Parts: sequence; C-alpha cells; structure tokens
Amino acid sequence: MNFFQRVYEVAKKIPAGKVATYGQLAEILGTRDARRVGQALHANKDLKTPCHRVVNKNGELALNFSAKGRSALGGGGWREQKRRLEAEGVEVVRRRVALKKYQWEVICN
DNA sequence: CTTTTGACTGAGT
DNA sequence: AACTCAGCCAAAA
Repeated sequence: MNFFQRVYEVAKKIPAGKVATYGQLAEILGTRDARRVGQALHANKDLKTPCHRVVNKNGELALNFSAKGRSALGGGGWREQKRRLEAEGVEVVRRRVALKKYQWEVICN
C-alpha cells in the first residue's frame, strides 16, 4: 500500500466537525514528514477524501488547496475548503479554524 | 542518475 | 504576528 493510500485512510477517519494537522497525521503514519502528507492529499484528486479537514499546525487552511476535480473552485483554493468546513460545523475565521476546539484527538486507530 | 520542489514544522529573530 | 533558516524525505522534472 502506498504512503498516499495510507494518508487517505487516516484522513477518512477524521470525524466530521474536526480537523487534524499534517504533522499529526504524519505521526500516526509513522513518519515525521508532514510535507509528504500534504503532497499525498494534493495528489489525491478524489473528493471522497476529506482533505479539507486537514490543516497546518497553525490551524490555517492550505494556501494552495485545490480539488482538481473542480476547475477553479469558483476562484479561491482555501475558500472552497472553508466552505466545506463550515458545512460540517467548524467555525472558520478568515483563513483559520479554532484548533483549540476542533483539533482531532485520536480515539483509537 | 541528479536536482528541484513542496497542501509542513519548529525554533529563532 | 510576521519573516527567516534549517530539517525532513519522497515525487517530479
């Protein structure tokens, strides 16, 4: 199984209304390289994966977020992500979420 | 094969 | 809060 695939598997485990950081997923996957997590999600063009629930450690949305399945997303990468998070009940202020409240805590994996 | 690049992070300024 | 520097490691070119 590819590393990418594993990233998706973990991403799918993130409960709606919660967010996880790249570093957090990386750690679950047994690596320290948060970047690869991001690359994996970027490579994933399937919108089935809740990539919008993955944010950087600052709680900010990905600057270059883009679900390739959708052309220009109506103009803004992170805007689309923001829209989706709000749809799940996550408060998104400007470009960030309240990690303090919404960061995913792994219950069991 | 070698080099660049990046949806990151953490520490220092 | 904003910027820099360095560490990290695989995919792309």
